[in-house]
Amino acid sequence: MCHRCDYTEILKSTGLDPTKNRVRVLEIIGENNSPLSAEDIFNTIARSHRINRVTVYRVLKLLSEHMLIEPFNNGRSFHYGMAPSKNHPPHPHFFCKSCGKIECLNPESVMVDTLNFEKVFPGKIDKLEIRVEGICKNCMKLS
Amino acid sequence: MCHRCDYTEILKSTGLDPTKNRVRVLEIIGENNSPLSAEDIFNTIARSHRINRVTVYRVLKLLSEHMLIEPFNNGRSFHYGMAPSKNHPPHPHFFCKSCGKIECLNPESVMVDTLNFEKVFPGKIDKLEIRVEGICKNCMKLS
DNA sequence: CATCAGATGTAAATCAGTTGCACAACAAAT
DNA sequence: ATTTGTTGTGCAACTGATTTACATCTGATG
Ligand SMILES: [Mn+2]
Ligand SMILES: [Mn+2]
Ligand SMILES: [Zn+2]
Ligand SMILES: [Zn+2]
Repeated sequence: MCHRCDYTEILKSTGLDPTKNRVRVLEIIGENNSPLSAEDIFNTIARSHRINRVTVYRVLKLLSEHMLIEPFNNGRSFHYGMAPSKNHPPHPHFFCKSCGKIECLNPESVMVDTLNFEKVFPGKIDKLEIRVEGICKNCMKLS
Repeated sequence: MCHRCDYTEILKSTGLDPTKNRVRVLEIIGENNSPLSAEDIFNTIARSHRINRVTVYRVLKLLSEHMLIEPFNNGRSFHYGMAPSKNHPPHPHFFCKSCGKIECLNPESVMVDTLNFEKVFPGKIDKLEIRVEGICKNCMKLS
C-alpha cells in the first residue's frame, strides 16, 4: 500500500535496531491494505524465512509501544495497521463480525466532531476510534 | 442507572424465559452506569446467590444474540452494557488502557455524520461505535 | 578472540471464554 | 402421581491467543 515508506529508516529514526524480523513485520503491515493478525504476519514471514511466533508477538508489542503500528481488537484477536502519520491519515475501520476481518475505510467516510468533548473529559485522551461493525461484502455472499 | 426498566418484562417480551439467572444478569447490567465484565457480573451475583461462571457466559451470549445487551471488548475481555433502546440512547465509550475500565460518555459528546457512508458501503452495517481511548481520571491520579 | 547486551527460540503457563456431558427444574401428556 | 420431553444449570476438561521464563544465539565492541 505504501511506497513512500522506508521501513528500516522508520525503525532507525525511532531509535530501534532495525533487525530483519522487525523490518519484515513492519513492512508486511505497511504494505498491506488492511490490519493483519499476528498469525497472518507469522504465516507470511514463515513462507520465506524461519521465524518464531513469539518473536512476531514481541515485535508487534515493541512497534505498538513506539506507536509505529496501531492495534485493533475484533473480539477474537488483535490486528495491526500502520499508526497514523503523514503518509497514513487516521481513518475509520470496518469490523466483520462473521469472519473477523478488519477493513480500512476512507478517511472522509465518517466525520466526527469532538471539539467540545476533548475539553471537558477529565482523563487523558490518546485516540478516537470509529468502528463500523457488520457483515462484510464477502461474508454476505456466502450466507 | 435505569429505574424505568422491568427486566423480567424485557425478557418476556423478547420471548425468553425470565429465569432467575437471566433476570439477575440483565438487572445488574441495566442498573450499572458502565459496562461490566462476565467476571464482574459473576462476582456480584455470587455474593448473594449460587451461580456458575459458565451460566453467566451463557446468559451473556443469549442476551447479546437477542440484542438486549451490547458487548465491548477492551482488548482483554468483553464488557456488557444495555443495548441502545428508547431508555438507552446510543453513546460513545471511553476505554482506559491502563485499568481496562469502560465508561459511558454523554450521547452528545461526540457527533458523527455517517449519511453518505452508509449508502456506499458494500456490506451490511449493524452498528457504528465511537471509542475514545486513553487513561481514565482514576489511573491518572495513581501514576 | 573474549565479552556482553540485546534479539530470538522453545516449552510451559496464563487467561478469557467455550464445549461436552450429566443432572436438575419445570411443564405438558399419560 | 408418574412419565416424558424440553430447557436451564453445574462441573470438568478444552481451546486459542497471548505471555512468561529461561536457554541460546548474534553482532557489536574492546
Ligand atoms: Mn487502517
Ligand atoms: Mn454505555
Ligand atoms: Zn466477513
Ligand atoms: Zn483506568
